[in-house]
Amino acid sequence: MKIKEKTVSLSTQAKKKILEYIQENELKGDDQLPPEAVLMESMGVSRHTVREALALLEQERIIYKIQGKGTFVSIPPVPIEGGLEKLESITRMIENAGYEPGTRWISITEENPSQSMVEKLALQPGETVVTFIRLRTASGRVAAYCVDSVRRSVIQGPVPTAVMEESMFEYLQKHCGLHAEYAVAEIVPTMTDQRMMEEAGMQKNQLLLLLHQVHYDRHRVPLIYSMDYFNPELFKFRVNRMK
Amino acid sequence: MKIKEKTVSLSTQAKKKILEYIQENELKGDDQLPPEAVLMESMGVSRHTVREALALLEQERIIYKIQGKGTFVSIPPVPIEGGLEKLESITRMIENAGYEPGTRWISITEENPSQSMVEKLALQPGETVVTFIRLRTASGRVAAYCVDSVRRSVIQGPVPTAVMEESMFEYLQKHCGLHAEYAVAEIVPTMTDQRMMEEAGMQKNQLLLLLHQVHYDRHRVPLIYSMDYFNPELFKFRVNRMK
DNA sequence: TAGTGGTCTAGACCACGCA
DNA sequence: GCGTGGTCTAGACCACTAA
Repeated sequence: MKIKEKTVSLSTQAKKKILEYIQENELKGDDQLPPEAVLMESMGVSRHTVREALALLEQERIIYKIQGKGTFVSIPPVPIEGGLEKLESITRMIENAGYEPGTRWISITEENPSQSMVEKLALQPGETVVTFIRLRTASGRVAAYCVDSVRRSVIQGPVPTAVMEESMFEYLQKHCGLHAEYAVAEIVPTMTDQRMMEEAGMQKNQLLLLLHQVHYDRHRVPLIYSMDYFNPELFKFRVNRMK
Repeated sequence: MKIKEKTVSLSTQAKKKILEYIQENELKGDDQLPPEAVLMESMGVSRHTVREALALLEQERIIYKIQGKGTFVSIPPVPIEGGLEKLESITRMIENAGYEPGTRWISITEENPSQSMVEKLALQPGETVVTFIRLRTASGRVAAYCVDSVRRSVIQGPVPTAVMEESMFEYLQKHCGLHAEYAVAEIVPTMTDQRMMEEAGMQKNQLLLLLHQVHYDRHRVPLIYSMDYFNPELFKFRVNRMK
């Protein structure tokens, strides 16, 4: 029996060698790497391959290049983390903020979709959605009012009356085999509305940050349509912005 | 007198042509593009150049490729692009939203920094900052109230009484040699305050989205401390969130 | 097996930063 | 003017998909 050889591309090997070079020579931030011509020769590959390796490292922000000057090592291995651009469940967001996540269920209902849902979830005519409404808490305080909708057909059997999982992602993964891979979020400043006050007992005229999102799986199929209203007193929403 | 020719790379031109091809043939999601060999011939460039053009389009998530099958158009033709995670000047944001950018200067002053500025900009004791306050407009409508501060020492000579450039980035680049490479933004829902109403004539009790940012150069040196209050009626703030 | 994208080579010229 | 990275060509072989 033959074990499948995992062929690693030359450029990936070259990348590894360059990383080793940085380690061995203890290069720090802004230290210069050898020019491409030297790397070509020392690794015995073409310039194209060297440039591919460098491109990979540049993407990972381990190095940067300046035309006419050279290639340099970036300052420490990327300190930035945990901005909004990283997709995480609200449960994780609450935990990361240092609180104990909790959930108060408001309702689970089958509904006719809004026009926006039909478009964003690419629903067929007549298709309905199941909407989950929850109040998420952080160590007992109101953290977010969450309205999540999925197409009816992803849920086998009758509409559930209760869901155990804290995280919507977890529930959909375990029971429906759905994996959210990325999301497009629109950020809207807003205030508590009538419904939130009545159903969730939230304060009147409180500023909220609405994350209006559609979640997709790896094949770009839209899975979840969600409107999460966050309490800005508890959350700091950060975004790391790159050129 | 000679006007500077702006040379556009072949791959960028090829990218443009491929986009036009998609438009003209009304390609929708998952429709297949011609193979690379055909694109090479029809555009009269090498395969490398075609592949560079396709790589650009793939980065922007306009197309995707499957080895052995072909190149395809992504499902929403241009969904992701220009999210908040991409650092752009407000001028560019206004242009991208389809408006004509404008500026009304409110003030340029030298001030003592707030505690937050001292921390974020790593100021020395006694160091002052120069604060630029502007009202940015989009085709005449109020788009954003912008408060930008930089350390006094980056500005040579006296504090300017006026600045020509639309973009703060441009000004700092041209006159101070500073290049903002990335920023960390905190997003806060807020409302118009007294100062904005008095100085800029903004409406009372209007919801605003505050982008509280620190901009850094490539060496992670903090350059600009800014508080930009955006009119959410004009801007859609999107963030693309990845796992 | 044919057709597609993925990787790689060898060589050329251009654009930029700096002394 | 030299050394650096940026762009481009021509050609080759490999890996994967589907008929």
